Amino acid sequence: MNLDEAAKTLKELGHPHRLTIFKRLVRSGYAGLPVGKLTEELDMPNSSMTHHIASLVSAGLIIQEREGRILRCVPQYQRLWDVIDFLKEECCMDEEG
Amino acid sequence: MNLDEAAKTLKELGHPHRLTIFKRLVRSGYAGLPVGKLTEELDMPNSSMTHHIASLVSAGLIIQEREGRILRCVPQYQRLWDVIDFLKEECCMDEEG
DNA sequence: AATATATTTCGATTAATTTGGTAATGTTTT
DNA sequence: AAAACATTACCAAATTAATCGAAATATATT
Repeated sequence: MNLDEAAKTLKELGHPHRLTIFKRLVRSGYAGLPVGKLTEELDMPNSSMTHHIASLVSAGLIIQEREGRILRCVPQYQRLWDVIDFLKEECCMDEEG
Repeated sequence: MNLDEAAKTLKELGHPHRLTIFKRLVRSGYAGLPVGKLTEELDMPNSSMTHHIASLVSAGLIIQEREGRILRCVPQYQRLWDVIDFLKEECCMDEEG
């Protein structure tokens, strides 16, 4: 993961509504949750929800899978682990070198 | 760390210039680096640098320590570990429960 | 094909952020 | 106290993001 990708990913996480959505999905596990379920649980207008979901998708943090009339949002854990690794890598490398 | 604090912290990291600054400091180790050194190394106008540094300070990601005429920026690793823990906690808790 | 349900797109408004020049402030050294 | 250095505050312009109602689209069921 390069710096711009990491910044983009962190930026999308850095909004209370989107972080709430993402955390809910992280908790949900590998199956994720339907948009409708998120809208209902998190009590958010659906057009706002859609925008935030689109942002999370654009950052690679979630994907969406259609299942009949339902669209399930599935968290992309690997993307999260990658951005965390990006933040930690090179830590203190300049110290006493 | 609560959700709003985490969102704030992630938001400030979610900008290419600020992430560059923070990563440079993370690499530098516990002593950090003077603002002047950052400005020079990262080739950024000092008023822009100041804004970004202030943002990182406001998120608790760095602190500044005066040393004569130099102000050193010191990364707050604990804040970083805390936000990482926040992102990981509750992972998959809803699965098969 | 009509209906019901689920989700997105459009569009407009409001609000916040980024940027960097210039001026001001604070600190150390002489 | 003056000079040199380091950093911040103030300001304005340009860009970008957040919000959500209303209209449109997609899918499933009958």
